[in-house]
Amino acid sequence: MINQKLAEILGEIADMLELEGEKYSRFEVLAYRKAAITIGGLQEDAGEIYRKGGVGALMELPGIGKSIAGHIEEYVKTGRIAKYDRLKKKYKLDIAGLTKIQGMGAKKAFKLYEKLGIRNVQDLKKALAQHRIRDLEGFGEQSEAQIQKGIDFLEQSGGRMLLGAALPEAESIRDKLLASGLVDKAMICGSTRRMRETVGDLDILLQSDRGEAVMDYITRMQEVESTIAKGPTKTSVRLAIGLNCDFRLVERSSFGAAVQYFTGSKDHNVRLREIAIRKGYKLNEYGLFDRRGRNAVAGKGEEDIYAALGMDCMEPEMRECRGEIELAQRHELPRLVQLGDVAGDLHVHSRNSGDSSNSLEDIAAGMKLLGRDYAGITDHSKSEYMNGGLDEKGYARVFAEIDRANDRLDGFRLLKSGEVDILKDGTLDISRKTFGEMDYVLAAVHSGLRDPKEKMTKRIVDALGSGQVSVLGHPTGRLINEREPLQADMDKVFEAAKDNNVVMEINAQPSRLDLNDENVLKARKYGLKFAIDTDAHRISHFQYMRYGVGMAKRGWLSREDIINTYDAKRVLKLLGR
DNA sequence: GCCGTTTTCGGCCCGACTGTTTTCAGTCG
Repeated sequence: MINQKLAEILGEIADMLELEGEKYSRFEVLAYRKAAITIGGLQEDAGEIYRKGGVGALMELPGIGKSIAGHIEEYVKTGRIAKYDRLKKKYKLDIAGLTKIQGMGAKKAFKLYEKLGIRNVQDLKKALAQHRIRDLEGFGEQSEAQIQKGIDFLEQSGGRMLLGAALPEAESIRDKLLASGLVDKAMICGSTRRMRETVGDLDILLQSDRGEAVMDYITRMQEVESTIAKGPTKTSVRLAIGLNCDFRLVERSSFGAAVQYFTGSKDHNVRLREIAIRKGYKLNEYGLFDRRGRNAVAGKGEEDIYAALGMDCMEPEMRECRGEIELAQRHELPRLVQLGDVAGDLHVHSRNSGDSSNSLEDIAAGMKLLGRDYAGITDHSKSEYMNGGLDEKGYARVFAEIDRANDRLDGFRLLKSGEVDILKDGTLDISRKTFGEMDYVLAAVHSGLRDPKEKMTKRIVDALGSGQVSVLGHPTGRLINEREPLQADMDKVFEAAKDNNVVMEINAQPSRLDLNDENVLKARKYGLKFAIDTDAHRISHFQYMRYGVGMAKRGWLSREDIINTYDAKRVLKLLGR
């Protein structure tokens, strides 16, 4: 996949063109940035698109014209782009690295380069230590401190936090604001509302008649570590948990427009504004206006905005500019699965393996509280000896316990299963006998995660072809911000799953979220079914279901695509038992 | 550099806040 690298290069070209000043129009810079976003967000490899359809196919992509398509062709053929090399020779600085620092754009970076010879973050850190920046024209003591903060932030957090950490924090802040009596409305927007797997910062919209008091209240909140900016309509703070949070105060009449605007994504909004212009409107965070900037056409609710632009309103999780606008224009939006549709959970650990301490009774009680009707008990198989994996006897003991528990339980059913290792040779880590005793098998790779792509692909495809696997657990094995996904040809995996009626898991653990949205979109094209599982090791983990549902929605899945929205009887029938 | 249901030329998304400036450029989302 060359997309990320290409996107980075195109972005860097944009940065360097910006330094060329008068010689290049700012719109050329914009064009390169747009192209970078398009390439970076592509599902298919840009090199593959070129090989299949040539420059013409590349030019079909939004924001890619003759010139940039030519650059891509050049890159695929030679691994270089002459224009990039030429610029890079002229501007010998790591502009991509420097502009990752908050508050540092291309121009500031270049100024530091020109005046102080700063080429990269290392140089910048040295210059900061020697206080050489504060004396530059256009900089001062405060900018020096701000740059230092930006570097610190980048180094400690990598910039983005897990949704599973960010969303609860956002909800707690929102609820405090509502409870303060100072605000009429408080709404979490941004990538948090879109349920992205990681969050760069929080966006919270507020409606209030007491703006000044609200902003004061915010900057004094316990969660707030420091204030970055404070104005009558916008306040930015640094939270103690290591995230920035933007608060916006919005008029009643434009609340809907603001919610739409700040939910994004950015690409989605750019598309919407273009459509608005074509229809003779102007769209901003205050509403939809006619050409002269008068007469709000819509703005109270975000549905009004979409309706006025001739389309249906899609759920936030879809707003990533991946074709949802076109679907909405044709009134063909799918009805996405909802948390309330979930009837059971097919991946739950009991105290019989792993670091779980939950008894079957506790699991059943916890699930019932959330309105679920069944849970698949999936304790580890024996090769997970570190996690107390079960052998033939162990599973027999657990299944007998499940039978006894089911006799006692009313209106809830425990299913017999196991999280069975896919061994290095592609076979499963259970005996024929144990397999016969299970209601279904959830199989997963836990070892040899670094197997080369070909070997890993064959290993998984062989396992799926064994006829024993019902669900493929956390298919890519990734841990967000910690561990790369295993190398496997996902197209081949999805094909094998289709051929063998294997269900794909969407593991809802916040650090996994595996499959991710892109893979879900891909798997969906193969017509596969999915199971959203919490992989719970604690009763509290049952709450993770919402993150899995978020990922499913980001992958455009509807209720019928998710088998654990079915009742237990139908699930078991579908899983082949 | 890209793009076309006003256009193959002449537009291109837009507003808030900061810091350092005394009227605004730079950055961000």
